[in-house]
Amino acid sequence: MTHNTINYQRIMREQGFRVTPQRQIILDAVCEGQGHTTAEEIYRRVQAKMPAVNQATVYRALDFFCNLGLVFSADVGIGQKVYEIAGQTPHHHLVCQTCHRVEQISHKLVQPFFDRIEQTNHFHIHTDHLILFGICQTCQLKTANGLDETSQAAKITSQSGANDAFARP
Amino acid sequence: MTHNTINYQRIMREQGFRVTPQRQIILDAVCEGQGHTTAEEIYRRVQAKMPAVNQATVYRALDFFCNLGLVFSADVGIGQKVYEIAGQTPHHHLVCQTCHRVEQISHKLVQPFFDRIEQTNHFHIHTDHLILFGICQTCQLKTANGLDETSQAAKITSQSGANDAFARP
DNA sequence: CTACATGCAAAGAGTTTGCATCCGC
DNA sequence: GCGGATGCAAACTCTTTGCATGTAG
Repeated sequence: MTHNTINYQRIMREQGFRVTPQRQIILDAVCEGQGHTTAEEIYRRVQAKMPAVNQATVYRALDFFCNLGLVFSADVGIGQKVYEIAGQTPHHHLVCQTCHRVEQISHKLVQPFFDRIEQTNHFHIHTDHLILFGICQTCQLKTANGLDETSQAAKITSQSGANDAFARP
Repeated sequence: MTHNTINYQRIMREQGFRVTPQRQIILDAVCEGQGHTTAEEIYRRVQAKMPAVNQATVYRALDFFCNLGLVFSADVGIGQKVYEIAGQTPHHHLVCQTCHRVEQISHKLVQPFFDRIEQTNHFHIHTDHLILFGICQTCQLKTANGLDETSQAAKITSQSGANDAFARP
């Protein structure tokens, strides 16, 4: 478990926060996700171990972990935030707009691209996670096998979209 | 107005859909946004011209335009979808996290990167714009001495795919 | 023992849906 | 006039919040 390689308990206690069973189970559940995990999925995993845990507690704990820097959160455009344990080697993601599956891509593939932008624009890109959207191989094949294009487009646009450049808090 | 350069009325009618005053005003409102516009903002613009228009109509029309390919939508991770008129040349942005200025980058710089990912992962990236977060040259120089490393993220977007990078606490 | 955490329920934001009515074509 | 489009309100999903109670340190 990734989070056990760092002393997260010490991090919490040092700042005057408490290490509760709920928080430990929730952090475990975040780690169990290979990549990004939705709050809902985390909640389900948590319930399996401790059914009494409330959803609000999960959300509060996730927010708490994000503030401590133990967890990253992101909005992948599926209508739910996703969470991932922090402190992994740089890696990036490909998100399929059709099936919403997430693939990882190596930082080696990304770095040269950023290097080039930094050279050209003198812009320092800060990248913990880069998320690219598209259609995965499996869904490309499915579509080629005669899925209705219109209804598929509808599905995609109704769940996710392009994006925004300006005014971020 | 971008949407008047294409015959959107014909596109609608040809497929058996109707051109209503509401739809025209809503499409106008999407175009009035320079870049990405939230549904809420679109709704506000629409109301200014035709106060009776319902929010549900706005959502339905936006979804309808997305299905026709006239508009792109995205979830940017700000809790709202954003919309942009389609049919613009691919454009990408670098957004400075410090001064919030936006630079454009050439698609030529981006395409080889996507090509490489498509080759390696067989993942078809569906991107009409890519948005990267970082620090611009000016701000790099300004903060050269006392660096305040708060939240940086890299973010990307696709034709109808959204995204958001993982946020640092 | 004293804040911080939790559980519960209710509220909130943003978006979608069911249904009767309306109106483009 | 027919069937798609709209308005209205209610539902729905995901997330947050207020408050009393519980418990880690």
